[in-house]
Amino acid sequence: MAIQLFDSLSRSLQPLRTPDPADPQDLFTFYNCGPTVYAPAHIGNFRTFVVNDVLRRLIELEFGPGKVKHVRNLTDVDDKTIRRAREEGRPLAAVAKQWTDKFHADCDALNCLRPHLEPTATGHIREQVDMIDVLMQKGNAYRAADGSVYFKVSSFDNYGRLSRVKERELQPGSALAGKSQAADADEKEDATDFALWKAHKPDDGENAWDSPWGRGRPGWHIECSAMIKKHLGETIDLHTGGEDLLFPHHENEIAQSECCNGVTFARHWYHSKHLLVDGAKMSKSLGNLYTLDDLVAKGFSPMAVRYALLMGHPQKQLNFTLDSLHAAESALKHLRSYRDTLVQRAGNMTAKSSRLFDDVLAALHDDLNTPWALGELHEDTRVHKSDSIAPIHAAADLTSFDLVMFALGLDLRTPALKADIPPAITALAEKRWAAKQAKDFATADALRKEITAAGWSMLDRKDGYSLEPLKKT
RNA sequence: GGCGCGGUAGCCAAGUGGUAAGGCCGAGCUCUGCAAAAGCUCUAUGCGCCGGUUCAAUUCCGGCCCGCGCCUCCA
Repeated sequence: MAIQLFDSLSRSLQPLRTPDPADPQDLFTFYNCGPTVYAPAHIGNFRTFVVNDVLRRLIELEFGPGKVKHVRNLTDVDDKTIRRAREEGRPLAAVAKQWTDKFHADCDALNCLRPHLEPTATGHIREQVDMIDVLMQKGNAYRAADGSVYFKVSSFDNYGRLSRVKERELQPGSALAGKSQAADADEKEDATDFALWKAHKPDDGENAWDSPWGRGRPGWHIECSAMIKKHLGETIDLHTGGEDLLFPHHENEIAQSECCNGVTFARHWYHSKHLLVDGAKMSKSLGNLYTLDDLVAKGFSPMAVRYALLMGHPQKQLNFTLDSLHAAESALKHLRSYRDTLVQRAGNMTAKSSRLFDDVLAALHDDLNTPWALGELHEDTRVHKSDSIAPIHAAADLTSFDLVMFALGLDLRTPALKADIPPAITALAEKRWAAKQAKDFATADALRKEITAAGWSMLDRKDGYSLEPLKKT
């Protein structure tokens, strides 16, 4: 079953290229534009990364784990990272390290597989300079008076194909009309040209490298082109990112790479749509910008966040709300309960997949339709749930279930909530359990009220109890 | 102004030219000292509004209203 994926360039559903199984050198090359490491990523960023992670998992299942090479960059030098370092009086590398580590921790919590390679912009200055050099020699770039190098948009006939903008003219009423134009407007031959190399400015501090055009630093777009060429080749199978990267970032990458290499840059372009929170674009001023930590602090599990991010079709804006997080948490509980039942029934038995959940995979193959996949998942668990299922069938269903849960990246083995239980609460719970065993129900009920008032929920079972924190909203 | 997307039950959200998946919430039930958990059942004669095409439209076409995104460094 081929993976069909919307392609931003042709604006149509296209199958992904299948690498030759007989040729060990033929890998599916997959590049995902990564984060700028200057602050914690927010859940909007993570929508893109989680969607890309499902895609990565699906490709692995489809072509085999060894048949895909997944690269995601880290932008560790740009205006924002430099500004942050300057404000904090720290070296750029220290800022980048801090937020790279945080990004990795968040990705791990969200159960995203690590890319096979995470190259950095500062680690590829040489490659970027080399590429700019070729563009200069071919006449696609020019050096301005201040030592910056710009790409000459008019030298590339196909410019604008991806974002469908033939020429970026500043329209009356456009977002730019009122503002002063870019700071480097005077240096550029044309307003649409963009920087390949930025001449050193005092604000850049020590963050500058030597180049044939003087000291400076690379422009934003060139890093991806250079790292892709080095690590994945001149033509890659799949290039992805958030919808905002369509223009100018990816448009510019195409221009640079195709002018430099003379071949098609990417066979397939995939952009996931943005996340809205409570129906609006996230912004600090609206107070609806969440990081993973913000949501964990509210009592939600990272896995519920992942589930919530998969509740909408990646090609459609998703309205993220705290209510959907509650829904996600509950849905996960039911899936966990379903799996526990299968595990119990299966005992030590193992079996080949029953293919019970194949329609979940089918939904994912159809343009990564995650909401449809989740719908099928629940439908299948409901229809086939049975306490009296034969062990051999339970084992087969379990294999099938775990396969699709791998594809979705939903890890049910981690507890829903991990919170430290205060000793005082444990003490109350112990007392109540003792009272209950002694059939002193009046005392037991009073203690339950105390525990609830303290923000905890005590769940009785036949052989004991568990404590869960009440949700905060 | 340019390019694009969407309006489906209280909330989130799939989907189809032939009469509306799924999740959450809610209600009822089973179980249970209590409370939960878990399980079962139920919950849109309706898919923004108005026309058109059609035997048949939520699904196609046109118009309108509303919301949203991008437009030089925001995933």
